[in-house]
Amino acid sequence: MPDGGIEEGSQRLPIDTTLSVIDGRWKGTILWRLSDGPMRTAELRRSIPGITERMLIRHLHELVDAGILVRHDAGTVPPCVHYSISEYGQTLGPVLQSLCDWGRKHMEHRPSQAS
Amino acid sequence: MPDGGIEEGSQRLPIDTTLSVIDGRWKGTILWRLSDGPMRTAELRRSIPGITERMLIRHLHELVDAGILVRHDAGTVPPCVHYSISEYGQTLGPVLQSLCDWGRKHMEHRPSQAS
DNA sequence: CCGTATCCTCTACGATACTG
DNA sequence: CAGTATCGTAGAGGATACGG
Repeated sequence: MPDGGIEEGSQRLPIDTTLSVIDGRWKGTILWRLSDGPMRTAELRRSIPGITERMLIRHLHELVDAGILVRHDAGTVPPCVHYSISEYGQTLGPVLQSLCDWGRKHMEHRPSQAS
Repeated sequence: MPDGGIEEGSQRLPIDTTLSVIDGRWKGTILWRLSDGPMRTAELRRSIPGITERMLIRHLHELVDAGILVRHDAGTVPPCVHYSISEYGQTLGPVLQSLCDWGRKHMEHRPSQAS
């Protein structure tokens, strides 16, 4: 077994911890878009077809709470809010890249399940 | 942006494809347990505290449908069924390892969110 | 950002068929 | 009766969509 297991019978594996952070209908997409650089809320929404504003905001806040994203509020009127990946969130980069690489191979391997 | 993006406005990113495969309350744990080697159904259930037989079977079959696992049925009575990671499923190994590594760091970094 | 409606995931409980 | 693998169904609860 690859290293990383913990004692027998434990309740929560490290792998589940990570999944709980990036879990959510749109979190993968959000993180991917932001890996380009900071984006404004409306800009993000337009770049993710199908997402509702409600879900975008909710997921954004959850990722901020997890320490992955940072919210920059210019405090101006009209409001100008940017979200960017935090320094800590950068450590997720290799994980996301790994997920993406496998996903592309999977789409080629089983086009029917590209979902 | 790290490579792997597809055209603007696309519906499904590679990263979401991967997440859709390993998504599910217990799939991470199941894959992790099986990375040790083949296991019987009841053996798996005992190794995952809290899972119900129903969910185990359901997730197991979903992973088989995705091509990640293989089901070996001895065809005997009483039934003896083993599940193992398919050759194709092995390609997920590095991804799972990456998820696990980050999860361990995250649990140290933010114990309150170890979930 | 909220209230409401809907959908879907997971859980709980039970049932099946057969053997030791 | 206990154990093995699987399925059916119903219900609670959470996730998501829609409209204001």
